[in-house]
Amino acid sequence: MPRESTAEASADSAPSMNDVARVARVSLGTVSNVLNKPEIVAERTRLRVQAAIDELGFVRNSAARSLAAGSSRTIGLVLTDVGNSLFVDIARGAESAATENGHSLLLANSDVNLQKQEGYLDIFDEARVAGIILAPLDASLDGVDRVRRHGRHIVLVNYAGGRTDCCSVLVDEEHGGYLAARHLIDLGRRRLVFAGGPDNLHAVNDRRKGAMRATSETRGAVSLEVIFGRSLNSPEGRRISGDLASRGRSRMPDGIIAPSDQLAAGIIHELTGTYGLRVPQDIAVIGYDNNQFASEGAIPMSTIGQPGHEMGRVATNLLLEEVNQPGEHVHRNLMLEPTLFARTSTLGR
Amino acid sequence: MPRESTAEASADSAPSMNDVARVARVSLGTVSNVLNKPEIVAERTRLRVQAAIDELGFVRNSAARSLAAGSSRTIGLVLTDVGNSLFVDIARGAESAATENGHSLLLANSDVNLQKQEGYLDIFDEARVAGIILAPLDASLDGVDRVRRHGRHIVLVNYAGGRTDCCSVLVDEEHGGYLAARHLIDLGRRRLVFAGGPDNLHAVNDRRKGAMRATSETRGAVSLEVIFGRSLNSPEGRRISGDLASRGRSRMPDGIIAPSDQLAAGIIHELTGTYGLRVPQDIAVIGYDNNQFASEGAIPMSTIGQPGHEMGRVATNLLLEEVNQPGEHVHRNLMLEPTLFARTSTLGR
DNA sequence: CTGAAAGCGCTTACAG
DNA sequence: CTGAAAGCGCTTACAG
Repeated sequence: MPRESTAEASADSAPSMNDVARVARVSLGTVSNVLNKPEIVAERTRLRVQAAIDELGFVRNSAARSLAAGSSRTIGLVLTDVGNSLFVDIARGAESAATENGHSLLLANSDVNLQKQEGYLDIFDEARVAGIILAPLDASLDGVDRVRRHGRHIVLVNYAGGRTDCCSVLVDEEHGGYLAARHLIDLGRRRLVFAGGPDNLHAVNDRRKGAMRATSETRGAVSLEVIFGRSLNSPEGRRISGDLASRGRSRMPDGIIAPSDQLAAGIIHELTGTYGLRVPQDIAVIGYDNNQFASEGAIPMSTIGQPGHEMGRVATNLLLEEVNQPGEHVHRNLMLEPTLFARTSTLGR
Repeated sequence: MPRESTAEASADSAPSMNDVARVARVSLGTVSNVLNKPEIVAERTRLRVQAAIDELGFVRNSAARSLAAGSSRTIGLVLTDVGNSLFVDIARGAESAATENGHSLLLANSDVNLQKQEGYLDIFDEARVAGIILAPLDASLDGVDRVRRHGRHIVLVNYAGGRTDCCSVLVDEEHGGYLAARHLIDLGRRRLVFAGGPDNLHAVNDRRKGAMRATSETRGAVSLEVIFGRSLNSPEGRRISGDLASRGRSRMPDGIIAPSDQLAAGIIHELTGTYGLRVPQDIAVIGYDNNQFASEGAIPMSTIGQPGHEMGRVATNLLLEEVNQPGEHVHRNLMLEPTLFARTSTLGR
């Protein structure tokens, strides 16, 4: 019974570069060169090695590669909330930029939980990823310092807590609030409400400030009432509608700025459904975020959209720039502009 | 000028376990034991090592760990579409189960692109992750065989192309379609339409079959017309509404089953907005997926919800079972049940 | 319970 | 252009 040991013998575990080298009758280093610097290898040897790779079904062990090379080709993106389309857009943008530059993007969802955010930062740090993009909670940025101390490059997106000591890509929230209020004012609305929003979220605060600026530009022609709230979701919007409706028509606003689409949806829903008011004839409502559902309801919603895809692309490019030129790199803090999407909930038909 | 070399000297790169061992005055192996089997180390040494770890800000290099140990503590989840809340729910469920078992979950978004799906499978394969969960496209499953040949464990979720040679967690789509039609029939609707959906998606086909079964149970009392379409999005829904409305009232259905919430939203939007019909008084509409926006529109939408969170949890548990007991593992194919969410778009107020 | 040593599968100078 | 060798930072028997 012949028991010739073939190269394919170790079939139960993945074949290694050593197996490939043996089959192709070259040295280990040459196999590595075929993989990493093919232009340096002679045509004939390259083809022989490639054939062996295909024959064995070899896949490179990226853990070993990272260890030997000192870093990986993976970018880690830690997101606040994969359920939110802004972050999904950011992820898509980051992925396309990463792919174009020969990197791959892995996602982690912190799910609006600081502990998870820190945990995933550590995981990417431990994995010695090429770099990290963080869409952080509106909270502690301790993790940023921690991973940077280990030499990890990181760029912040959507929120940076005022930091300028690392790259960041933000959106001008104040301008978004301004656009929303300005839009209602331009449509002739005179009694505005900025509805809801906890006062501990920087984005909401900035949007409110923008709305106030637009209002004060009218020199008293337009009033802006601010109603604080606990959250940005739809039930909160219903509650606010109830409060407003109970006032009686004369004291009701004719325009509402909501700092989230969900909030706006709850407001519209309750205003039209329960209280029989017409949107926008009686009250115009504008949301924020340009979520998928904003354009698909029975009353397509006006809203402020953020350039998520571009945020992701820009953040990735900044990161790769920093990774590739650690010496001459200067941190940059970019600010992108939001856009008004005017639809039925303010324009009418 | 004294140049005593301290342990902290190598500050520019991350400290290694060797550095920790030196500072704690123990051997490398002991540091490893403190990290991996703390119960085996004497209290005093453990504390000394822990102190050194804290002092140096040491983080384990998971690439080296994976290489030496032969596998990582990471589970890779490849998703069809992070923009779809079903997959987001699956990710959340998988994450909680993974965390409970001392693993971490990394996501990759294939974005309904087979090439990306295959690419990410390879990346997780190359990284020698503990296991992979794949929510595959309704297409080739070649990648599954490829990564399994390398010894990688993989479980399929949401779609399995009929495979029973690996673990899978599916939802009974046929039953979902049945529930939707049954609901409309129970409400007294007699002329149903199954609206839209390409006929090359297994899920849509199964839902249609379920709706047909519910209809035939009425022995002719209820009719079901099937309208095929190209996609499942909102514009397609508007188009379908236009077609239906152009028929004249007598030939219009009194109930519509849409195989996606987006499609249903488009239908409702156009029916009520453009054609002045009432939902559900004139036509009841039920969607599918229980997306976030389904409950938040002006007309909260009835729909069929899938247990995404549980799908993710179950898939993760199956995977870890397979990873931990490779010998006695028997592949299981689980089928979970969808649920009816009855709201205004069928019930009325 | 602790330490010395081999080895995981690659990359990277360095000689040839 | 190719090959032999060191080394990346861990884990894991194994002896003590």
